[in-house]
Amino acid sequence: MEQIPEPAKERLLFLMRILEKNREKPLTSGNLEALTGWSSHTIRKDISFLGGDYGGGPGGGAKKAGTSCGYNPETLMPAIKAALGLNRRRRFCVVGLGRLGSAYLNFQSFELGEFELAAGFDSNVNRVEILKSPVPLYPAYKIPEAVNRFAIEIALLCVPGEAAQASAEKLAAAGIRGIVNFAPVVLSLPPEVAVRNVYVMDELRALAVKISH
Amino acid sequence: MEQIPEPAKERLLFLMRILEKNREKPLTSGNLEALTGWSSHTIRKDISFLGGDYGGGPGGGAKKAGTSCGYNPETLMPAIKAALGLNRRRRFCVVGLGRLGSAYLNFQSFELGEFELAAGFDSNVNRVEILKSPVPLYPAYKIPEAVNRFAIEIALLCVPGEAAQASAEKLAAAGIRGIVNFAPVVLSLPPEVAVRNVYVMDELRALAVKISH
DNA sequence: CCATGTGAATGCGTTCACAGCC
DNA sequence: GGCTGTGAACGCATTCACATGG
Repeated sequence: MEQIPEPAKERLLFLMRILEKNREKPLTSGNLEALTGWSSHTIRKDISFLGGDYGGGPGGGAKKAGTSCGYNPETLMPAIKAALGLNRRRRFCVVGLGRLGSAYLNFQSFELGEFELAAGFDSNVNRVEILKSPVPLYPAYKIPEAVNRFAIEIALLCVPGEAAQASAEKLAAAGIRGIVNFAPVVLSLPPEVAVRNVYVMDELRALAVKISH
Repeated sequence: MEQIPEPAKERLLFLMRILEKNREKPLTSGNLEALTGWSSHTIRKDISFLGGDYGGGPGGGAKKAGTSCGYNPETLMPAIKAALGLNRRRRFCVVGLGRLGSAYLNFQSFELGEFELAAGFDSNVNRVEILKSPVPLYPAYKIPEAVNRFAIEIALLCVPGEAAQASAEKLAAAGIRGIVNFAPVVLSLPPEVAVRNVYVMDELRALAVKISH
């Protein structure tokens, strides 16, 4: 069940994004190849990892009758979620309410019910009081209490680089399970805290690598 | 020469980040294992891909004398850059000056001389006139002219999702070579334009996958 | 014909193990 | 002893090829 290759998981996350924008209309593996750049072989294999159940297609191996051609988003989407363990709704917060943090405070497309923005934090008490926000804001020293009370599992870490490690440790101590790190530093955290880094600098470099053949 | 595996390239980019923060002091592959979570085997192999030249370590295969133990950042850093084709300085711009875009307009850590922020664009002329910025700002219709005049190669695309595809096409037509896409949509562009997507939603999901075992 | 689905084969990236040098 | 460097072995992900069904 859980022997889905790691790269395949990443691709499935990307497919979810396409399926969201494209409900109703069935998508064939050929369509998806055009949209993603991955071969139709890869896509069919990835989908087959989530247990023969497939989306709702036409023929396939030896299954119940489908309606037409291609994958049915309405069927495939929940199948991916289930296989990846994305059933439960999870709460997250934004830490550091500078330009970047306040941008994500007001970010759309979080309104899908899958994740719930529960709070924002900043060490600058002024900011906390002044900023307009759709969710409650707290000074940073209330992180342990609030993370616990609201059962917040994930944090978007948007503080400046100098403060990132300290903030991350505070979050880890408060029992956070995962951090999306936007600060341009490498965090050292206990292994039970999952980290995903978003390094704009690295994205620029990766592009430079690509475009220099 | 250029048969460095794609995953290895990504790891080397990450190593650059560590080396930048840690000039002078040599780093052993063991140190790097602790910092990155990757095995020392993997790290040594990755570095060996950039042509036997190594950083400046102690022994090694059969090379010139080094100074002490571990990799010398001052030597290793340029070696990685050279192998990855990051020699040339490149100019980039920010498109879409909402909260997110203006955050990146004023982002630090771009000051390393490797990339140069050359301009910002927004379809809202008001914004262009009002915003304070370290670089010149232009209305969106000037993208073709400015991209050409300043020889801008890369764009950070920070416009809302609805506008992203149109803006990306405009950039592509203007001759941009690479786009970092922050909008939560999948872009369809000619293959000569490289794209890297930064989907915060996907990062949240990836973390949710990890923390649900 | 078109499509999906999946075992089997290929190929590639990681891991091992050892050689060389401090 | 420590470390790096690298060919060779391994294992896993991708690709192929074909079976199945509309």
